[in-house]
Amino acid sequence: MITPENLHKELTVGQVAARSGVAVTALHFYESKGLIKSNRNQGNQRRYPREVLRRVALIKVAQRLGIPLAEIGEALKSLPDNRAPTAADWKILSAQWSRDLDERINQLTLLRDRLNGCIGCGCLSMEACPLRNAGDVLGERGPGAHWLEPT
Amino acid sequence: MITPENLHKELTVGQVAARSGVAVTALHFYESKGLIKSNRNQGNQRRYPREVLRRVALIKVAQRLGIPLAEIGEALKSLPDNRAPTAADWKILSAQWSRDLDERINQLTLLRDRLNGCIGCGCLSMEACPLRNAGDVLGERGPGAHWLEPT
DNA sequence: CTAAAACCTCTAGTTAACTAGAGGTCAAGA
DNA sequence: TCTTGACCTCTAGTTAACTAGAGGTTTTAG
Repeated sequence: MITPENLHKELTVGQVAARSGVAVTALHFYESKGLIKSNRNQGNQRRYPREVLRRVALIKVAQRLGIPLAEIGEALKSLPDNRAPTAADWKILSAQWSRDLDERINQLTLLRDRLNGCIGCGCLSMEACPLRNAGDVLGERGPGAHWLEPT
Repeated sequence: MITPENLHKELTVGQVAARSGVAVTALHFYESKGLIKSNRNQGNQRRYPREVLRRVALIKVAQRLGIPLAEIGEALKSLPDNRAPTAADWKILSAQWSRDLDERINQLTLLRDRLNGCIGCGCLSMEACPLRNAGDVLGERGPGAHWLEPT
């Protein structure tokens, strides 16, 4: 329950974990990566301003989009510290990520079309096969990481 | 150069590596995962039938499609041993993979549309935001905390 | 005041798909 | 025959995004 008293209180890790649905250890981890930060109390325990909740929400959404944490961290750096992302911030970030998504969709579509063109050909020849020799790099990364690597 | 003499000769790892563009260590690795197999000569060195080249080609293409090695291994098991994949085999596998690709493209497209719908909203609310609460599963593998649970 | 719950740091393990290197063996050309 | 290069096995390291647990401290409820 939010009352005038606790409205401005800071949150413990456990509370942030419960409210954001992220594990405590994951919050430690995000902190170690610089995605969020905390103040410490007398006994060295983390205390978070409530803005952290929106930050974590942003992180989780970006992850759904398949953005790696490192990039999310970069994006978050563009926001001033000690402030939760606002609607305006979100607009900028989401527009960027939407473009990334478009790009990935295009790559996959291209690849699928090429594959369909190759069904039945069975050549897989090093010199001739468009599937083997396409020059483009497929940077496909989605939730559930893969390690596709350009040879 | 292929002559009647060496047409039937087996290949060494180094030769397979050179011709397939895959590192020797990667071939060892594929073998350890059961994706390819080798005969051994007197001195315990690997000797490959030339069919292995087509198998490796198949593996590389599947990887471009974003299929994990484990699944590629499953697919390869459907081919008889000691035989390179034929055009007919390829047709079956590629049709399957094409469907997988379609599915992934659909998921990404859905997500992008939802994101575009959310640009400017900035809510990211646990209860209301479609981006946060979308019921679909986007390869959410790994026992990660998610936010399905309530506060 | 005390016991339990929550917190702290740090190390190590997980999956995927490999690579790098150590330490030793084998094969081929001069 | 010798030397060089290719090969062998095995262990450990890499990235990403965490989780699990050990061993110890702090906070909180009764």
